[in-house]
Amino acid sequence: MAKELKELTPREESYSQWYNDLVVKAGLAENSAVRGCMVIKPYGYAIWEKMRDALDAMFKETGHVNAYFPLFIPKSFLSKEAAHVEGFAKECAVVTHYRLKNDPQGKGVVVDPEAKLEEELIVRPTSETIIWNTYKNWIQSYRDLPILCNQWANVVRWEMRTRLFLRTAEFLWQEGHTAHATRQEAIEEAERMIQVYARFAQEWMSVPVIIGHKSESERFAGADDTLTIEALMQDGKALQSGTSHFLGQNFAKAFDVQFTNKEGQLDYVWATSWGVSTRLMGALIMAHSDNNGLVLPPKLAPIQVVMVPIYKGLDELAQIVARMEEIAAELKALGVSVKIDDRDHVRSGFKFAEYELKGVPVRLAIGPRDLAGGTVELARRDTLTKAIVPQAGIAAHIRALLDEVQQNIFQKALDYRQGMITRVDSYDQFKQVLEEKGGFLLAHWDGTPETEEQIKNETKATIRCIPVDAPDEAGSCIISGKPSARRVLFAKSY
RNA sequence: CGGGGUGUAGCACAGUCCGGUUAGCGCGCCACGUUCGGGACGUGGAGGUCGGAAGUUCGAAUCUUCUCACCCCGACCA
Repeated sequence: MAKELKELTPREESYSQWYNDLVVKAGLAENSAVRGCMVIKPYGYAIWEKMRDALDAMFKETGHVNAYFPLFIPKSFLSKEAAHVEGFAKECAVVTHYRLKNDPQGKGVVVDPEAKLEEELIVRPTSETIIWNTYKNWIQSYRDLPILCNQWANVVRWEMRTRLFLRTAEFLWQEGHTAHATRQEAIEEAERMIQVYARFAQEWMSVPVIIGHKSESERFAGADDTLTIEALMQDGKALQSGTSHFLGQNFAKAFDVQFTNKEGQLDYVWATSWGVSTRLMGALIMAHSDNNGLVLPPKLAPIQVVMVPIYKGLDELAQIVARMEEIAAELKALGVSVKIDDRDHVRSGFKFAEYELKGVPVRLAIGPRDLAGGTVELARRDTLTKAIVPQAGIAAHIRALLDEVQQNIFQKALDYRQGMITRVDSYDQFKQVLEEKGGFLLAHWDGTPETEEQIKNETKATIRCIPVDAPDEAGSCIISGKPSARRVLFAKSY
């Protein structure tokens, strides 16, 4: 069968191939003709739209508004903040010309050398610079603050190696950029938004995350502090799933954005930026999928319930579909999205496998026996269990079941994640656990970039974050033996 | 950007070493029929500049040179 997914346990070496296979076969995305860029297919995009809508509503609740800034950034803007240019310069796509012409040799078209731009334009890898150049004109007084803008956009980072959803040359994301009158207010904003991300990951994606601060060397280029949510995938590797940065006054100083405060004095504006991307799709896929395919949490499933008729002959099909439409109407009235698959050219068993591959949370099958007995066969994607239930009251039953599935998927991911957090107290133990088990390691660290670097070089594990809820615990660094006030979170990561 | 590998139908591949009819298999696709409570089967059919360019040869998917693209492993990163 062409649709058949390769059998694989998640920890095998070829997990990445299994993941790729799944993304393609479930109809989410595929590689495009353009190097490192992907095509997001309708089913994948439908999931992304659900994520986007849910996040957007959360941003609005927290007082944010949407705006849009240019795709192109003059090269000179990017060089204004030293750390920022250092971080992004190596992976920028650059526009150098604005016109093509017919090849004088007659071979298609060539870049017209006459049309060279005086100043090259960078395709945004992130929008801090263009936005702060704009904010400069918006801000004069403390009365103009805060500015709480978000934009939904695409960005380009010319990565050496790409993987569907996890790292593509072009990706979709949202980026919030806020300006504040005080340091404290900006810090609170950055913390508020990482909490929004954590809530979204857990309540919508059913993906448990650990919130924490990045170490200095993992921090966003140009930030004073980076907050992150870290999720754990089923192969034991971590995925940075969203970040929220306290930018201090770095961009305000680079773009000379000053305002008059209540006391009548000039001061630089305090800033944050925060973003999540289509990488969340990767997190969603890798956190829950099994050998039958995707497992989607009901809140993000484009189709929450699929109905498959089981029949002989078109008369019977029509009869069953008529009954299904009645049930579908009841479900839709409760806000449940339903698809009736009445295709006659594929058999029911094929449909079952197909919707499992696509991760549809609940499946109803109705055949002649059910029609006679007033029952349906109800199957859950998360547990792969089936039950015969009465048609009476089915809509309310399913509505409640969807919430249960949502919760169950989260609980399963949480149990796995909790089992994959290991406290280690020596470097030998660190290496052993990393090798044999993977997952998150909680260990003492002396706080120096040198130690972090050594661990990274020797084991490929990095500090994912210093968890915000890490309890104070006196200990000694697993490398240097120097004192440490709390454990930090290590893992191999994507 | 280093080290490996692969380009042949929508997909996955055989054929290439050792040149020789009209380039082949499976899946998918189209038509008809039989089926239908977990990925059906039969019969017939359509679909190819063998990644591209140049060369060697009576003759190139196959040999030579150049080139492009993609995949995997590193370094880099949401």
